[in-house]
Amino acid sequence: MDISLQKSVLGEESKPSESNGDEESCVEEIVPHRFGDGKGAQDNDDHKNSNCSNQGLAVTNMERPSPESESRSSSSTKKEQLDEQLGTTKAEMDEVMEENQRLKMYLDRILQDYRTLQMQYRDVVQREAATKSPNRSSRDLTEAPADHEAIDLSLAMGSVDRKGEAREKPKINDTDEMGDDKRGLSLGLDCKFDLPEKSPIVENGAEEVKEEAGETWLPKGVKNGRDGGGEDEISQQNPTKRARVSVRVRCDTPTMNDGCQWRKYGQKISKGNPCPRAYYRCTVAPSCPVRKQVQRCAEDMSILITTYEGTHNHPLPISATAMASTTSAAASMLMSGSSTSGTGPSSSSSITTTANLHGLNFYLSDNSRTKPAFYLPNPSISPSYPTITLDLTSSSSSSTASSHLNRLGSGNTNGFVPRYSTTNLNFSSLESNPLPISYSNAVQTYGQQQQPINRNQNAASLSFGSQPYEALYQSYLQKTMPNPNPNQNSLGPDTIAAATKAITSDPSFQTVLAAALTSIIGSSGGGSHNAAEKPSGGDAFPILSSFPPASNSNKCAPSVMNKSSSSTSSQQPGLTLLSPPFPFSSSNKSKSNSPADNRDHV
DNA sequence: CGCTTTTGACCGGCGC
DNA sequence: GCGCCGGTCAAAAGCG
Repeated sequence: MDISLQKSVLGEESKPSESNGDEESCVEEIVPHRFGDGKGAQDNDDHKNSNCSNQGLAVTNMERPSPESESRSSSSTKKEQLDEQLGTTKAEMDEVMEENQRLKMYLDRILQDYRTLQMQYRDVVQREAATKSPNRSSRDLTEAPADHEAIDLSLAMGSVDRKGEAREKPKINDTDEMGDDKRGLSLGLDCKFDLPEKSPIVENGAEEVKEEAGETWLPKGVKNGRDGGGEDEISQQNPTKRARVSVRVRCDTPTMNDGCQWRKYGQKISKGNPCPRAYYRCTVAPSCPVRKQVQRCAEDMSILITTYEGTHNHPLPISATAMASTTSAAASMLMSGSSTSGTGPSSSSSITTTANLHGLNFYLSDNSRTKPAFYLPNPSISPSYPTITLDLTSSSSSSTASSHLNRLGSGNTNGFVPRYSTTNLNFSSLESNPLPISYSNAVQTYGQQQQPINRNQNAASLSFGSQPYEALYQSYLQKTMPNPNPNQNSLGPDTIAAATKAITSDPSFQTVLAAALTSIIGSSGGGSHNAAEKPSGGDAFPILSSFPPASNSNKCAPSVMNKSSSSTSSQQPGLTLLSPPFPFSSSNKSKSNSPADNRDHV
């Protein structure tokens, strides 16, 4: 989201303005694609916007008849034909130029909106920073966009240096320290946003940051059992509560390529699912605490369920940042949502939110208060953790999701009652509103009205779809004042308006939204490296199927992960967003294609 | 040879 | 207390 960095990424040659830089880059990409005949290389050499004239010259030269061979009788006729062809070609070129201009205009508009949003956002951040007291309460942290910005702009920037630093400090919710020290970290699943009322979950979220800033991550059992003494602080804090983010992807390949390097350390047949569950740990950094579990959905083997847990304590590969940010935001939202629910599955309300962003269905269903309506796409995965689900399956597979919901609505078939809330974020593309395949489509989708899709029969429905996300952002601006937001705890179970307010005022939701936006936008921007890694499941990500296949074609890569929203991206300017068909070569040389992933057997 | 995967064993939590 | 289950460990095997 950091435009200055994007600029640096874009600006191989100095542009008069950022805007121009972005535009040039994009237009440059557009034209070769449009002509699509290999002229791109030539066009790219030195004529950014002179492709049409190049084309014209080429045609003219090609069609020019040889002086010796032409007969006088036919020369006039041929000349006429040539003129005609020339005229036609010129007309075509005019059209192309027109279209390019139109695209440029669209881009301008997007850019303008983007900058406006960014400026407003920074205003809020600065205002918040100014009003931040030295002893910030957890409440403040909850609403502090600065922290969110840290997430958005500093995707998983390394915290390795802080290793061991936090471990010696008191572990109980030291939010001040987090606010100061952890900024810029944590694009994983930790939730450093504190909550209005410090719930155990939140405290654990804070604790998790400390844990991971500390030496090495220890599993709950190991931590409590084997590590023995000196860990009183941890044991006091309900250490088993750890946010998880589950991602459902329609994918025929063993694993989903999320850009990270994973090493398999175990595999188990779990109850209720004939497919074994594979356990992976992140190997980007030796001490990285992040784990993931991969398992096929029992009901639909084509659906791959990947559950992430923990926070990366190292810089992520570019291709992994989008996923990290998305999961992080989702986890934070989950944590936040859990806090507002108070005591979990005892009350009786639920909230379902849908928003259609760039054609993606952003589905938030906070069922934490609805006893039977937990969305547990993979029920065999332990419900001991608060879990959030990002459903990236397409609408074509929505029957699966629906079946889950229906099943959930009809009762828990597995006989367990989750102890923590489970939240579903559905990024599915809608049939009626597919992912933007072309730039123009994306523009058309931009700010488009959507239809709320409420797939949860038990849930009240809220739609953010009818608002452009500027409106959401405005609501966020309105509420990000220093004064506490009383709605978070006064959310009436029946009052949609109250729920709307609560959700729109939930900074974590905003974070999720931001992450989703950046991810979606970015993915549209042509992370072709990941997009192309998904040979199948194109129905789930129609946008991806328009990409040419790449070498590593045995991985699934959901669209939200295609492109990093990280400002550290050195290759994917944020404003290539909404330009899906643009060819985009990736220089990601990380071992995201590592044998570890390639040989995954779930 | 080094790294990764496999797989049985082990451990802790939880329910009965 | 016992057994089930999820999660992890670690030795052995596999692979490049």
